[in-house]
Amino acid sequence: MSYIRQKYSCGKLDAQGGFVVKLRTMNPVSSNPVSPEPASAGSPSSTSPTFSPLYQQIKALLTQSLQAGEWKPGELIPSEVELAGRFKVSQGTVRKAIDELSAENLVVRRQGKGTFVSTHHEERAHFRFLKLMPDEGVPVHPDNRILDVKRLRAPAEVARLLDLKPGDGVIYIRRILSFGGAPTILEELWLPGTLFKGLTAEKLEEYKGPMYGLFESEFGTRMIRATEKIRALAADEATAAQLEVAAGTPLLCAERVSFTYGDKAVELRRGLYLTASHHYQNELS
Amino acid sequence: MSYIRQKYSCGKLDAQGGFVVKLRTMNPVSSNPVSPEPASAGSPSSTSPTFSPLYQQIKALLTQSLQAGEWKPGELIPSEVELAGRFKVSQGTVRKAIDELSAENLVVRRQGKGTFVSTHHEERAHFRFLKLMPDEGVPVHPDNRILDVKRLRAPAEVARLLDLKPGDGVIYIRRILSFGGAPTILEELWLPGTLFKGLTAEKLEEYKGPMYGLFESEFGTRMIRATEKIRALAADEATAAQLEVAAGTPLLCAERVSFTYGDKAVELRRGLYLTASHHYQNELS
DNA sequence: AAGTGGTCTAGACCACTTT
DNA sequence: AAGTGGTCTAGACCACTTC
Repeated sequence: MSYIRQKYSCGKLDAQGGFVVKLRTMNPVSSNPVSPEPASAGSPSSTSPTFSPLYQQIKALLTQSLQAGEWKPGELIPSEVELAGRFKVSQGTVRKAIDELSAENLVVRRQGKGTFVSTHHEERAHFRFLKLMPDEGVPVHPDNRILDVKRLRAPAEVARLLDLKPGDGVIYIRRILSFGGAPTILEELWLPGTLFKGLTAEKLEEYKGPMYGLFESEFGTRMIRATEKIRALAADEATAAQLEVAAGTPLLCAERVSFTYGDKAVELRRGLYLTASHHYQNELS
Repeated sequence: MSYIRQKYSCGKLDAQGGFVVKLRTMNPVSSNPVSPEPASAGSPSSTSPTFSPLYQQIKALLTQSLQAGEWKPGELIPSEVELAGRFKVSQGTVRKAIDELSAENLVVRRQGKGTFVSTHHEERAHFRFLKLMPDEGVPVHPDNRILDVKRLRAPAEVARLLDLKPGDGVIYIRRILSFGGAPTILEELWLPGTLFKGLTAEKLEEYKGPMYGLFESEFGTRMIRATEKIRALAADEATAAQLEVAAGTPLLCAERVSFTYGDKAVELRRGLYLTASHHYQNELS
């Protein structure tokens, strides 16, 4: 709970409720004029905790604040100078921490204005998780038709991927996404019931914009990362009818697990994509 | 050809064949005690060239050296201190330039040893462009069987994607990749003939390791980035026979365009993936 | 011991935005 | 004019690798 600053080169500000533990990866001391205690300040549970550079510790603290909702999506976070003062480190160290958060899309820097918490309510964010692009023309937002919203007990496979116990309550959603009137994506979602209590078909239908925006604003759960496994399979009768194609038509099947802060899985999504005039666009770099 | 250093805050080292142009994005001067000429030192062709921060200019110079083969894949590049001296800038500026090159996988830093040019002859690089993963077990290297190597005139579509003229010579390769004896990928490649002169079926067959390693070592062309468009389609008779499945089996179709330094397209690849026990793995972040 | 990249600091100035 | 992030510098020390 209480972080202690342990400088290693000169001993200013050692006591007096600092926020950051300054520790070296190895060699607790050796040429350290300060620090009476070797490496076991604060709360020494194990003698081999994972040390890390100062800026990583700052980054972890900032991430905790983001996770706790201290600064909400879209809001301005304190300036680098203020954070440097708060954590009693140099601005350069805060800067490096924020650089990494920015690289991970957790925050967005705007020169002259400040640093903002990322949000799914931004044009630029909309296509970060929607990789299906039209073969011709510019990307457009799909129309959304909800087919189903149910509460059910998590099947074993769903529970495993969402890190739940089999039988835990989940919310199941099924919907169709259309581009220019052409049904193109049939999607199923499974969400942990405890996090998304109160999610109804009405809310999903009346909400305009990306579903992740709704999750973020109404349920305080922000998706920040996802993994997808993609396969090809043949449309069964029911799917074919929904997508208005012949049974047996080859479809892309994308199974996505989305994560929020702390690498916690909070969504399982299975999309069936019709790739007649669209394709899944990916960058390898 | 001749870079000129133009400091903007204090006038040391202005003349004397420096390597770097220091320019500001706007406002050529205003509070600049030096620089008699406003903003037209060196070779003023257009009055609105693209200015950029110092570290971006350093990065561009380093990239040119990489592209020119001054440091070859796997080799050690000069230390940060030496580069700083060479370019007459601080180590921190060189560091920031190399940071970006490292983030783009053009170089790899190794603490205590130095910075090395990236190469496809590394275990870690092998799976950067091979996204097809087994559903169970650990990734393994596929076996490679060459079906075809031909010289032909670039069809219009191939020429367009490779930025060639229709009818230019290209090398066409067709091969099968197998995992544990099971044919899984049927792949076609088109390569610009001028770059890959002398590429034969024998060389492809006797070479062990990733094809991009061969391209890099034997032909001096290093792939650094690619884009893929993925679709689902049904196997035709010929493909089905090669992959030992029934005609009509749904397959993933990945069309890849690979780029080398300077965003120059140097490979078109079309892979048909059998996704019965493998999947295309992707990270969204 | 020497050399390399990695971290941290302090201070200067620039570019952009808002007051 | 004031405040923010962006760039650049100089110097210190740390961690890792090699000699």
